[in-house]
Amino acid sequence: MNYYIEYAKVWVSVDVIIFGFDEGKLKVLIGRRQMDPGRGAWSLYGGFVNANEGIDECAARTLQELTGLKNLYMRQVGAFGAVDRDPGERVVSIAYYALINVKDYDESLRQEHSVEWVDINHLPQLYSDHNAMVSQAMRMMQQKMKVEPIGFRLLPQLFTLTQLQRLYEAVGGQEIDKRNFRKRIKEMGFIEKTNLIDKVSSKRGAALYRFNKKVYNEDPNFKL
Amino acid sequence: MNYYIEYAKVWVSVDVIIFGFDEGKLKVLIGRRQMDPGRGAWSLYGGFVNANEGIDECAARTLQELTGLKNLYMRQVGAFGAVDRDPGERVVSIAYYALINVKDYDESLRQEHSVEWVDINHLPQLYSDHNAMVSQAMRMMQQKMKVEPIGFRLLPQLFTLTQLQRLYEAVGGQEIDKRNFRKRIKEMGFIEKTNLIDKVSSKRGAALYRFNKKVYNEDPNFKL
DNA sequence: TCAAAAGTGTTAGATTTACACCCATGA
DNA sequence: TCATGGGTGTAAATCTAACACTTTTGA
Repeated sequence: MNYYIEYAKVWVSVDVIIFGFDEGKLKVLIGRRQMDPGRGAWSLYGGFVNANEGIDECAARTLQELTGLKNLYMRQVGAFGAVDRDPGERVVSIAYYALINVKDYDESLRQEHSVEWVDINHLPQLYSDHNAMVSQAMRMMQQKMKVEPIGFRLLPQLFTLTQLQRLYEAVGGQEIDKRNFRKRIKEMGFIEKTNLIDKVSSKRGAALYRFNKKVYNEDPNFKL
Repeated sequence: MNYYIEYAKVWVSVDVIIFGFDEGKLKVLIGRRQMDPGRGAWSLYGGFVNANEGIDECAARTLQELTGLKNLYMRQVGAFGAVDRDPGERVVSIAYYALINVKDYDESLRQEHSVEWVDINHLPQLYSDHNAMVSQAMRMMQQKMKVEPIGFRLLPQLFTLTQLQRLYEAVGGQEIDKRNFRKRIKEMGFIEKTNLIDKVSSKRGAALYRFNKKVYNEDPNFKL
């Protein structure tokens, strides 16, 4: 061992951008930083990489610590490593984004960590380079969503087509024609109509749909 | 200071995937690893991040060390951090890809570092997770090339349309119709015909073109 | 003279976009 | 009864993909 002894070591941390969809808006989970330096500043949730865990595991652990949820959709955004990015020490941080259904997030757990859902279009200034992380995560997620059906991770298992449309509008940042949207959904066989009706969002009631992963895997022809 | 003293530090390195285009093929610069562990294995070129440099600077430095060239097109691929990815020690590595014009690379410098251009479709097994880095870099570069005119970084300043087409074919992995290709090129105002003729690649001679960055910046309507 | 690469338009088909009205229901 | 969101099809415009022959010139 001692192969690389002549080189410097640095701290490596993970920061997670957790996306949620609520009230027709795309939101991010942020909180007040609980440690020095920067205590009290708005910040992403994060943690340091342990010597005995991979960075993906670290991100999954961090995510679970915060949300109590496992097997979330999670992707790496990239490494952020400007020398002076952290005001305290030299830290290279690796950003990940994750998608959760807001309703799956236990309220008491949320309060315990004192994090909040904030509209991505109205984020305050965040600690260190966290705003840049969010922007980059957002771009990556937008791209991904055009080419893979990951949007369902932000919705309950059952959802109406209007909910789904609002989600895609919020992520894409532009309105979508209702008829064209529904036409495309029909072409994709894996968004299945159930015979359940949602009576919450409208008087008339709207059909509830679900994402059928199995059908998708057999014929992954996604296109929005 | 001493804010994060309770957490573990790790080594952070950078590995560069250097793309070149030669003989109608997309190639990557690889060499035999010169240090333990893994001495002698095929490997990407890389280096450790110093305490006083950012990761992007480290990548640029590493790139310049190897090629003698500055201001290359370079993008981060992502962080690779499985616990056991390096057989010697815990090292988190950040991969970058770069594009160079093979002709700009000084031959003696190449030999000095004993690196070679190898067809991306015929790469040997590389050290650690370097094959995965190359695959991911390739995918990213392919995506980028659809949406930004970065291909020129792989060609000499003056090039023929056939060269350009071959490049896009090599990167995209499929043949392109010659007439459709040239039609699209004409629509993009920033690929300018010069009145120079290349007599090397054909008897008849082919017009040489150049990329006009200024025109592109004024009207970045790229689409291939 | 012939092999090899350069250069050039048109058309059918596929995809995308725009657009407006009726329906069911709870308040 | 009326305001609210649910649900449905068509036509024009745009974009994409397929396709073949003439030119030039060095060997």
